Amino acid sequence: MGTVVDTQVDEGKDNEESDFRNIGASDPVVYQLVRVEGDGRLVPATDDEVMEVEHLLEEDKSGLASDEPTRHFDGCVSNERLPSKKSDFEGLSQSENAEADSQRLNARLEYIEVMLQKVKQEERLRLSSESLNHSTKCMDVNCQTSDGCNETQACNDKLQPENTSMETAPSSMVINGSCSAQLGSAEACLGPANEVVMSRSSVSECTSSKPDFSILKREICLDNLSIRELQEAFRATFGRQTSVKDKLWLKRRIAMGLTNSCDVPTTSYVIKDNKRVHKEMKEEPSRLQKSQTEAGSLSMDPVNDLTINNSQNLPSSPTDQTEDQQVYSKRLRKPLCEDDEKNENLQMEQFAGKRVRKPTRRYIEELSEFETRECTAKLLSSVKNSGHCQSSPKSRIRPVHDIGSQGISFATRQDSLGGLGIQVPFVSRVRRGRPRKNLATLMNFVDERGKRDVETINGDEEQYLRLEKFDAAGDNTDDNADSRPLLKGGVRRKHHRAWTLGEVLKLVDGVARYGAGRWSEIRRLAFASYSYRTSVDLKDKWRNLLRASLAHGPTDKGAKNSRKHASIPIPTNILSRVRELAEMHSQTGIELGPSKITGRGGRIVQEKGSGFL
DNA sequence: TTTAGGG
DNA sequence: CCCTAAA
Repeated sequence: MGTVVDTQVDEGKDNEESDFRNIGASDPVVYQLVRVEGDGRLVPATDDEVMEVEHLLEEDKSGLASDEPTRHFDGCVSNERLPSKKSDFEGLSQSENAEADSQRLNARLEYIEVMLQKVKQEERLRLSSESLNHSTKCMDVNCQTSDGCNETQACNDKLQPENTSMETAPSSMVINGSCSAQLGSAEACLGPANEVVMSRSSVSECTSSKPDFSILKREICLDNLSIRELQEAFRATFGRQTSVKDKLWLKRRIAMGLTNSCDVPTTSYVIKDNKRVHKEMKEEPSRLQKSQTEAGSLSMDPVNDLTINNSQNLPSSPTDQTEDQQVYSKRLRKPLCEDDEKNENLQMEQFAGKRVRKPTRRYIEELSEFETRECTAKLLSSVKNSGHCQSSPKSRIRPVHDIGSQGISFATRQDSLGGLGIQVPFVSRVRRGRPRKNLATLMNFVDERGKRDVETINGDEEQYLRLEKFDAAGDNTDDNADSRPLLKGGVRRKHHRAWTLGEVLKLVDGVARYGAGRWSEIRRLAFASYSYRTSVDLKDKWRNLLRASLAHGPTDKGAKNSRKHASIPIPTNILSRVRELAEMHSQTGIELGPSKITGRGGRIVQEKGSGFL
C-alpha cells in the first residue's frame, strides 16, 4: 500500500515539462499530502496519485479489496508520469511542514465536522419528512456501488483512456445506462477526492458504510452536502455567513479555504494554437499526463494558469470528441443528486478554474465575488461545459452529441477581466450579413492574417500602418474576420473592426464613384477585398463620417484630429471631402435626380474629383 | 436583399 | 455595431 504513494520525480521527462516547471513560478500541479499507510509519513502526491490511492483505500475499507485493483493501480502509476516535484516542494522538511499544516487543517476540519453534523441532523429530519427522492436514493446507491462499481470503473477509465468512442466509453457510461443513479453516486466517492475535497489531508476513504457521511476522516465529501450544510461549512471556514446557494461555488470556496489554496479541483482547458489543451488538476492521470506537456508550454506565468475551461474552439475533431468523452466519463463522478436545478450554476465552475496564485484567504474571497459576477455575465451554456464541471443528468445521457449539436467552435482570447488574464471564450457573432454565413465553419482553418487587426492595437499608429498594408497588400482576404463563435444565447457582437484609413478612403472613393446609398455596389466593387464590411457597415460608416465632417467643422478648418479617443483620427481632408460629397449628393439627389443615374456614367465623381483626388 | 434610420 | 421597417 504504502508503496503506492511513492512519488517518484522525473525532473524533465521532456523538455516541455521541464520548461513548464521552470517557467511557472508556481507549480500548477496540485499536491496533496498523502499519508502513506504504514509509516504514516506524509508525502506529496498529485491529485492523480491520490486518486489512485483512493481506489485502493476504498477497497481495503470495503474489504472487497482484491489484488486486481492493486495491480491496476500499479500499472497505472508506473505508466504515469507522476509529475510531482520534489525539489520545489516546501523546502527541505516538507513532511514536517506538512504535518503542521495538516494539523491546523485538522483543527478546522474538526470544527466544521461538528457543524456539519449538526446541520446534518436537521437536514435529515427535514428530508425524512419530505420523503426524499434522489438524495436519499443517491446516497444509498452510493453505498452499494462505492466499492465495486467504483473501482471497476475507475480502472476501466484508466485502462482504456484512449479508447473512447461513444460505444467504448468507460464502463461508467455503460453502467450508466442500466442504472444511472448508481453510476452517478458511485463516482461520488471518487469525486470528493477529485472534485472538492480538501487536499493536504491524509487521504481517507469515502466509506461505503457511511455513504451519508460527509465527513470521513479528515476529509469532507462536500459533494454530499446539502447547500445548507455547505453554507454552514463555509461559515465555519471563513467565519462569515454566506447566502450563496450554489453548491459548486460553496464547495470550491470551502475547499479553497480549507486547503488554503486555490488549487481546487477544477478542470481547465486552454486553447492554444487551435489546439485544446487540458489542464486537469484532478482528473484521470493518464489524461493529465498527456495534457501537461502541452499545458506546460502555455503556462508562461502563473496568470496563464488562470485559464478558464471552456469548450474547444476547433471544430470537433475526432480527437476532440474522444477527449471530451473521456472527460465526460470522468465527470460522472458527480452524484446525481447534486444536479438539482443548479445546472446553470454548475457552469460557473468552469470559470472558477483559476489557479496558481497566492492562495490567501483574502484572495479566495475576492475571487468568489469576481467569479460570481463573471459567471452570471457569461453563462456558457454549452453542454460540454456543464459536462466538464459536473455532469448533469442531461449531459450524462447525451455526452457526445452536444459537440455536434453546437457545431460551434470556441476560441479563446485573453481577457483582461480583473487583470487576471483569463481565458474566456470568444463570443462571436454570426454575421447576419450574407457574406460569411457559410464560412463560419471554414473560418477556423483560414489562416488569420486579418487577425492582426485585432482590436486596434494602439490606435492611430496601428491604423496608419494598416493603411499602408492595405495599399500594399491590396486585398487582405480575411473572411474569417469574426471567427469568434457565438455563445449560445450570449451577446453576440461582431468583432469590432476599426475602420482603417484605407477603408475610409475606399469608402469615400466608392461613394464618390457610385454615389452614396449604393452601398451594396460600393461594397461589391470597392470593398471586394474587405469581406467583413457589409453594405450596412459602409452605410454606417459613411453616416459617421458625415456626421464627423459636419460636426467638427463645416468650416472645413475645424479640428484636424479632434478625436482623442479610439479610432482613427480621420484626416481633415478626408472629412471635408466627405462633406462635399454629401452636399453634392444631396444636390444631385434632389435636383439631378436623373443625373444620379447617369451619374454613374457621367460621374458626379468629377465634381468631387476636382475637389480632391 | 438592400436601404435608411433609430438604438 | 445591431436591429428593423420598408422598399
